[in-house]
Amino acid sequence: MGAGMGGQSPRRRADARRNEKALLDAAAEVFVGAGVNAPVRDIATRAGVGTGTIYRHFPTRADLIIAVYRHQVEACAEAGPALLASSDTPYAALAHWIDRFVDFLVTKHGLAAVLRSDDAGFDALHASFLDRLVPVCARLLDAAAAAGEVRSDLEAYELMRAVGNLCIGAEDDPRYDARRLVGLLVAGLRPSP
Amino acid sequence: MGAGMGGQSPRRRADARRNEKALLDAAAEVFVGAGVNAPVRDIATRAGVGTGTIYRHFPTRADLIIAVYRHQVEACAEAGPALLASSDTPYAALAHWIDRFVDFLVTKHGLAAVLRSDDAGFDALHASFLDRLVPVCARLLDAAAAAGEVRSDLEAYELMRAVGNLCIGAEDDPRYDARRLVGLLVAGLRPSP
Amino acid sequence: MGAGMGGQSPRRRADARRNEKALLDAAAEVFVGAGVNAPVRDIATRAGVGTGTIYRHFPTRADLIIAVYRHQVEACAEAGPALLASSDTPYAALAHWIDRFVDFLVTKHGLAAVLRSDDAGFDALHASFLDRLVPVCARLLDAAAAAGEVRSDLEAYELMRAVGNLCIGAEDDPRYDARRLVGLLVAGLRPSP
Amino acid sequence: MGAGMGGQSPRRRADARRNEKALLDAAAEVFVGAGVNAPVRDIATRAGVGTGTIYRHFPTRADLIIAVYRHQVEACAEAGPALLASSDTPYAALAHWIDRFVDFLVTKHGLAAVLRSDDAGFDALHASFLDRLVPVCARLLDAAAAAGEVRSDLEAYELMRAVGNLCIGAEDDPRYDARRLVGLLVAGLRPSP
DNA sequence: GATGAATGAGCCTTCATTCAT
DNA sequence: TATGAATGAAGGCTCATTCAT
Repeated sequence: MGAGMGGQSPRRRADARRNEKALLDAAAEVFVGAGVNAPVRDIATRAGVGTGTIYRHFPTRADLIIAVYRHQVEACAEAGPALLASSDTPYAALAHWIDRFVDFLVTKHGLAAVLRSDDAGFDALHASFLDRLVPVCARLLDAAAAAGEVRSDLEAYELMRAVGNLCIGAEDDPRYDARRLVGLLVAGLRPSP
Repeated sequence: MGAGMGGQSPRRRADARRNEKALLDAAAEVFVGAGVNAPVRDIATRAGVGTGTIYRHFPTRADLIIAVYRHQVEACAEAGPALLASSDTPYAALAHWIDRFVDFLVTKHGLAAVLRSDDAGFDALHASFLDRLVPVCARLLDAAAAAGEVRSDLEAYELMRAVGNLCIGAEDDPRYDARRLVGLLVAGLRPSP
Repeated sequence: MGAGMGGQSPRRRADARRNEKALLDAAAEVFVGAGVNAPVRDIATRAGVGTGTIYRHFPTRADLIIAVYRHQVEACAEAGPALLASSDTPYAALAHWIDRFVDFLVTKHGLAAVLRSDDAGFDALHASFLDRLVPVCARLLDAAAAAGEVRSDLEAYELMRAVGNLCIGAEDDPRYDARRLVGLLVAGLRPSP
Repeated sequence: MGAGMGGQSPRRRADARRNEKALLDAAAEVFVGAGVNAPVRDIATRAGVGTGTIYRHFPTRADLIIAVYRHQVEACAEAGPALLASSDTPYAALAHWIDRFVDFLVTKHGLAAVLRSDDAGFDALHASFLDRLVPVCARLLDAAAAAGEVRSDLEAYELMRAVGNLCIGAEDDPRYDARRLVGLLVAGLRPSP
């Protein structure tokens, strides 16, 4: 006991980190099946931990959702500059990047919906996602606008919201192809002739 | 006869109808603020009636939602052929009609969301809304496609879903203009050059 | 209107009586199917009247139940002396009479149960039934006891309660024959050898 | 290991078990006063717990009822063979055992009634009670019949139902002595001379 | 008198969140 | 720290009973 106060920290950390990982995996799975508002207990059960443990690691549901998707958001953000560098035109980069964003959202049952919830508890979530991605999108949009490939009167924030919205409910309606509709929207960005 | 009031069998209806009206108004208001899944009690309270009264008039939530929006759905449906007749081109008619649909949805917090719920209890709702509007939209879309004004590979159902989705959350985000984004989507329907 | 205050009374009476008859018939039918605690509205619906009409005629449920079975209780009561006069022995009269009582109860879904409810609202019901039948039973029991055919230490009230209890639930359990069990009980009344 | 507490995995159970006991006691008391269909809240209140706690321990009402009476049912079942071994005659054993069963039922307001409910939700309850006791009774009955002490044409199930019925309402009617009436019924089992 | 609309208490059940162990 | 038991607010729904028409 007394021996621990100093050197145990890394050990605990290892323990806790493993637990946190299990939680994130479990949450991700449950989210896919039952949406990001799935009962806390379901997540705890699947992770094999108590509900209290979830609250310890993620005080609010927003914290959990943020954590679950952090890596993917990060990867998406990082893809922006890369695509800009490797694509033929800024517009192509924008289109590809949007497509990637759609990939991300479409498999996250309920994520798109909660992303646009006005529930106060989700402010942190909105911030986390949009703050990270909007600037990336803005840079792509600006580049395309600068190249005259798209109209220049649209904010990145608005575009991302729109893409997010178009992805809502896409996973459980075979007659609705979110990717395709987002494609139409992006096509609509072209300057009118 | 005995009462001497003649053939006024739908008498009590005066009362009930007034009450039903109050209920529909209250529900519409509550729906705007808290979505179409707002607690029955809240609606009852705002209408100044007991909860039982809601169940008497609208046995299921779907019944209530349908009733709340029936008139607007009907008006929207009827506007389709009219616009087709009065517009310069089928595309203009389509664009106008979509705009009208947006008008309808934008103030209905949560309506778009429930419209795409897969909950079995909402079947009647889907039928009532989509069955009525999709054919109207299809006719406009077909006309525009026949005139070569839009691509011909999109179903009306999918388009309406997309428009519906783009309207989600529009009312409480000043940085997001659903009408405008729908405009971009409709612009994207143009055949590629 | 003015013309009515006097001579209409008999007319109303005819009307009301017809209505009351419809109510009693409807209640009897519903009671058979759903027990004597069936929803008031079900009875009103089957009778083709409003719920208010039931309350006008029968302020409490006990009043309704009493009225529904009044004739049969009366007939049962009157059968007592008749059986005593026509049977070979007082015991035979008692056995027959009890059997008749069982006939009455067994087809009244839930009646036996409510007869022994301790709900304060059923006091009038208990009084109505037991006050009328217990003396009849007592006379038969006394006669049999006087003839030395049964033990003399049992009250009629207690016997009737027992018979009533044995009839509870008889109608919906094919493995339980209330009549037969009552027969065993009555056999048990015989003085021990 | 890490916590150094050794193999105390069933630790929290101390707490929960105490609580469960309180629940069972409370339920038993409430059942006596208001029947086994008493509101969940009443039971929770008397136990001094939240309603959720009841649902945690006993997901269905049948589970709760079964648990409340499990020990007594078991004890009653085990008394059968013992009485058969220790009594002078099988009939005496049967009579004693029935008496014991009456002891059990007489204070359980509503139990007898629910035991004979045909509600699907009570299947587990029926199984738990009747499946356990009917065979015990059958053995006693058979032994007595084999000894020529009682008639042999009655099923144990029917007898137990009858005894159960005779016990209904016994606790709150000073003029009705269930034990005595059951005695008469059992006396009626004797073969007719 | 009759009607049935309205009321609202009352019950069940779920689940986020806290907290003793 | 981790656990999961306990809590209790919420919300859905039913029905006895009242009362305006």
